[in-house]
Amino acid sequence: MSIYDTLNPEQKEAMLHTEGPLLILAGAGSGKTRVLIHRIAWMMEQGVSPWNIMAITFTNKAAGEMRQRVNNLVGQGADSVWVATFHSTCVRILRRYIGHLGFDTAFSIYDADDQKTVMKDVCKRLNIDTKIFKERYLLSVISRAKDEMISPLEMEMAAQNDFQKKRVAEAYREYQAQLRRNNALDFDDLIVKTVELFQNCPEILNSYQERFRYLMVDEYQDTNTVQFKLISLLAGKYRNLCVVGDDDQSIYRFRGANIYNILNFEQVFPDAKVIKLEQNYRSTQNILNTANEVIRNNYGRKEKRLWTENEEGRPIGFHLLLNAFEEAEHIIGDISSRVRKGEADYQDHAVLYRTNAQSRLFEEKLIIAGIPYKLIGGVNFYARKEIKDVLAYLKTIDNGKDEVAVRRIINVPKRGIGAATLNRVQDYAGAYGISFYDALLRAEEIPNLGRSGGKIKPFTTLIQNMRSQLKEMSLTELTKALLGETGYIKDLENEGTDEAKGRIENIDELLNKLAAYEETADEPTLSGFLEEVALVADIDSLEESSNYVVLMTLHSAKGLEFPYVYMAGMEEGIFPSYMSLNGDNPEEELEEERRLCYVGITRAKRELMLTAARQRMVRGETMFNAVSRFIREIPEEYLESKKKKEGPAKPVNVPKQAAWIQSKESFRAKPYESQSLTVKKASGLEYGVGDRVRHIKFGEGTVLEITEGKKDYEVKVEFDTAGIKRLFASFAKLRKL
DNA sequence: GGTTGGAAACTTTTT
DNA sequence: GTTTCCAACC
Repeated sequence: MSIYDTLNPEQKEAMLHTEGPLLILAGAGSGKTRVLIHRIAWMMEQGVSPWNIMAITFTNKAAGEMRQRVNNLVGQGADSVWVATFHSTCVRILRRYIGHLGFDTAFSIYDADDQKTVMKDVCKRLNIDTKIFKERYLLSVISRAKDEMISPLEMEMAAQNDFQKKRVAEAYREYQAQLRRNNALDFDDLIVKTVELFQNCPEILNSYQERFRYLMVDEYQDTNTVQFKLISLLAGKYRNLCVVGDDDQSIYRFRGANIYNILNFEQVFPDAKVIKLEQNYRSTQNILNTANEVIRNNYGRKEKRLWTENEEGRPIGFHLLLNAFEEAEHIIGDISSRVRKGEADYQDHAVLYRTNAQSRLFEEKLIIAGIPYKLIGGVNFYARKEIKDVLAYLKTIDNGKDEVAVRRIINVPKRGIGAATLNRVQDYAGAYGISFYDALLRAEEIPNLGRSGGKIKPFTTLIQNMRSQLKEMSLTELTKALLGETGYIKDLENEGTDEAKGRIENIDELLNKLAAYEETADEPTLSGFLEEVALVADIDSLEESSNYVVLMTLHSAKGLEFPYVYMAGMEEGIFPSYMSLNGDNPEEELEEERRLCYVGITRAKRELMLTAARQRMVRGETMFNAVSRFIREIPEEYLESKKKKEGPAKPVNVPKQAAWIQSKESFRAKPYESQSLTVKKASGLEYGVGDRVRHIKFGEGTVLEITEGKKDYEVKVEFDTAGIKRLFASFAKLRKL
């Protein structure tokens, strides 16, 4: 029996079709990665050199998994197969050839933060009122333009006499000029510049066409126009292009993903073979039926219907809770009882939600219950202030033209160099046509700097020293030396707060990652590390072997599977989101939300539980949302619905916050009978001045003062580690010790 | 030049 | 409700 006998007929057909264009429409859980891996193995068996095979994914995690599985299946030679993400592929190409486009090979990669910094400066230079055009808006327009390969000039032409559009085009042009000056690329540029390179230098394109004779693209439904251009260029010579995707799982349209790449693939490649994979190996029939029923409500999709030989399974659970607190409590309680009964481990559970902001309540309940969990998303590790500071130092050492990095750390830790000084340096740099950092080197020559001029010297000396030691020291040693000389760690230690301690831990973690990079990389370089760091996503940190409950957004969950899946916040205005319902074209946006729902449902292997809350705090406001339309789209036969009885819940069961909300509501309803205070006073506070109390986040402390406000008590507490805080009693959830 | 307090924005999703 | 940003003060 060969390794290929485990594939079903369609999968095998896809595996065997190695020459010419191929579109695999792979439903959720239909084993598409299996097909790709076996396809690679098959090609190698047919004598194709692994060196000529390329597989492109979107996340490092997906790339890593594929690499692993290819290694396991074929062993010998598998290392030569190119498995990488779009972005890292482009970076590798650009590091070699970007000189042809007038950039230096030590270019920096700018993340969203850096982009915003640049854009702020652009707006200042062009006198753009950021009240009218927000930086975020300008950046999103620019990003969309890059996705569609529209240059600043083209945008300007298209603007005609529209003043507003012209302004945006100007901002775009200036933004690009700034990036160029900083020798930096943003994420979109990585792809755009690679396409540009190929278009300008046919001989370079040709060398890569020869190298990558067999191309495979995973999650094809999420590609945008430039990415498609990149793939078409690479596959242009041999046309051995295999794309795998599912139009029903296209959830990144908002970010420029072009769904027509998949819908029109057969028009672009008329000789393309199309294979549908509709047998699902992941979920129960009930889960699949539910997914099918929901996605059926979308128009303009490629018709397919998932089926499975798996058992029917349990019905989908739906619980309507009183509020978000109860929702979190219910879900966490459910998980812990299942684990207690020994039916499953923590790692078998995922809680999915629409927005990152919803994660907090789950975190709190999990902490209280003492359940290990992993939060995906939110603030990226590499986006944290202290990490960005250290990286900015490293970037400055690596790429002196990166002004954003230099400016970030020139006064961190405080060196007494302020805005006025920086402006003078900037003017000087502009007048002499040199980079910002080079101007700093000549600080003594700059007029009007006064005393501040002398403060610059120690900084540049430090950077120059580090640069000269780059060859003698390992990167880890260098970074440690840097932290020592700048006193960065010492400053944090002196702060002594929990927050500062956390920052030090994060920096230690960064040092660990640096050391790990130096051990594993073939040729560790500072540029190499910075690039690896720039391209990681939070999802990459998810390890299957660790036993924890996973919390993440529905978007992050794409491509993953869990035996037990909870989808929380199934309410109109939350999911589908308020933005999609009130956007420019609600129909289309609603379809994307529905696809997102489909993605969520199909993550579940054994059981799927949906929850909603009658009332919920959103941005400090209590919202009363109707149950999501997606719930109504599920036929009742698949659903096991449990709604909490109407009417006030028993006070014992209601958390303090809820009690407060309720009292606030009744206060609003009957303004003349001020009931709210009686509710509060009746329950009172279990602690008084001088008592020892515990707070979830701040730990133990002593109550210094209690003031009675209009609606709530304000408590002043001196925490042992977190210092003095003023808290509202109903929110602080202080416990007497 | 640095600190602090209050206003304003933020919450859709990310390589 | 939380975080970020900016202006007014030190």
